Amino acid sequence: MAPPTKAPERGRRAKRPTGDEREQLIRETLESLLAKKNFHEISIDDLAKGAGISRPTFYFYFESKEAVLLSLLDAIVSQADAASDEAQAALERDPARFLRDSLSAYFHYFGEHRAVSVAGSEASAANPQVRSLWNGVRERWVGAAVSAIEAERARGAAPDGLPARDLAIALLNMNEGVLFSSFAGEQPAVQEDHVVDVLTDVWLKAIYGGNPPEPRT
Amino acid sequence: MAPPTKAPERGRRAKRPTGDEREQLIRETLESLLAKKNFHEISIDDLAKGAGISRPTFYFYFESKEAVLLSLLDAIVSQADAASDEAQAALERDPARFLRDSLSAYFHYFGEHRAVSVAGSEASAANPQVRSLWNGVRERWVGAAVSAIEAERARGAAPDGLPARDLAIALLNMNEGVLFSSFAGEQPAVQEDHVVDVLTDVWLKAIYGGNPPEPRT
DNA sequence: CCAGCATACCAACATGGTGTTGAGTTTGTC
DNA sequence: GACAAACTCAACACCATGTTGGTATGCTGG
Repeated sequence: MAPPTKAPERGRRAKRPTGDEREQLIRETLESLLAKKNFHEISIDDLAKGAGISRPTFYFYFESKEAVLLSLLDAIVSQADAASDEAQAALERDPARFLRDSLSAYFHYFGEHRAVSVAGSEASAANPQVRSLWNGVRERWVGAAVSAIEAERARGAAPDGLPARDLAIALLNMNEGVLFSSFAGEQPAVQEDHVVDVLTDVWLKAIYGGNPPEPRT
Repeated sequence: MAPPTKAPERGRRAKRPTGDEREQLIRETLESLLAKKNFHEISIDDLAKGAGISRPTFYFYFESKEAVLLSLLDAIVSQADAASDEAQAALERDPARFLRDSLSAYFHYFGEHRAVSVAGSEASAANPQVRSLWNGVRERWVGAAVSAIEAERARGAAPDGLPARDLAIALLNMNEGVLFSSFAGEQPAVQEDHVVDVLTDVWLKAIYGGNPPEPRT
C-alpha cells in the first residue's frame, strides 16, 4: 500500500527540491502543532500558514490533513518495526528478554512522537484511510506475535491454551490502550515508567502461565 | 417513521409532542442513524430532521450532538454496571465465575448497543466531555477490579505481583480494545463468540498465574 | 535561446456545517 | 382571557473545506 502522499493531477516527479522541502515543512508544522492542540482542532489553513503557503497550495502537496498525519505515522511505525526486528534474533535464546526489548522499542519510538501517536489513535476512529493503515500495522504485529507464541508452544516452553491469534490480538489491544492512554496523560493510566514492566508481566503470564521461560545458557 | 407530529388541523388542538417525547425521539434518531453512518458523518440537521424539528429547536434540547451521544452512553453504562453488580455477590464463592459473568454482562450490553458504543469510543478521542464521562466510568471499573484483586491476594488465592492498579488498568484497556474492535468489525479482531472466553482466560492468568482459583463448595 | 510543459503558487468562489438572534406560537394555569 | 413558560423556527453570521481558473517560475529539448 503506497503512502498517498503524492498529488495525483500531473505526473509529479519527486525532483524539485523546493517542493520536497515544502512537503517536509508541512509535516513538521503538523507535528509541532500537535504538541499544542488536538488533531481535529488543527485546520488545513493552520498547516498551510505554518509552512508559509496558502490553503490551495497545501492541496498541491497533500490531499487532506489526514494524509499528512499518515505520512508521519508511517515513519514512526517503520522506525519502531526496525528496532523490534533487531531484537528478533534473541527470541530463541531468551524469550522474556526479547519480549521486553520489543515492548521497550515500541514504547520508545511512539513515546518519542507521542503527539503524533495520540493523534493517530484519534484520527483512526474517524478516518478510514488512517484506520486502514493502522489495521495493516496491527495485522503485521499480530502475525509476528502468533509466530512467536506458536514457536514457544511447539518447543514446549509455553503450554497450549487459547488460539494463538486470539491471544495475540487481545494482548496487542492491551498494549495499544495502555501505551496511548499513558502518553495522552488520561486519568486512569499506567505511570509511564511502569508501562514496560506491566505489559511484559501480563504477556508472560498470559503466554507461559505460571512458568516463565528461563534464558538458555 | 415520524409520528404525526404536526398536522396543522384547523378546528382541533393539534397537541404538540411534549418535550420529553422530543428528547427521546432525538436520542432514538441518533441511535438509528449510527447503524448506518459514523458519528462524525451525522450532522445536527440530520438529528433535527429525524425528530421532526428544525436545527435551532435541536439546541433547545441538547447543546451538541455529543450531548445526545453522552446520554445514550450513560444509559448503557448504567445497565451494564447494574448487571455486573448483581454478579458481585458471587466473587467470594467462585471468582472465576464472577469474572466471566461480569465480562459477559459488559459484552452483552455494549454489544446490544454496539453502534452507540463504537461511536462513543470514536467521539471520546475528539471530545473532552465524552472522554471525561468515559474516564469516569473507567475509573470506577478500575476501582472495582483493584478491590477484587487485592481481596483475592489477601485471602491467598492470588499471588502478589504487579501493583493491583496497574494490572487492573492494563486488563481493562485490553477489554475495551478487544470489545470495540470486535464490535466495529475491524480487520484484526477477536471473533465475537470467542471474546468472553479470551478475556476471561487472560484475566485469570494475569491475576492468578498458573493456579486458577477453585470454586468453594 | 526560446517554446513548451510540469511545477509551484494563490485570489476568489461555492458549499455545507455550526451556533445565535429575535420573534413567533402553544399550552397550562389562575 | 391573560400571562408565563415551554416550545418553535426563519434568517443570519461565521468558519472550514475543497475547487476553479488563473499566474509565475523555472527546466529541458529542439
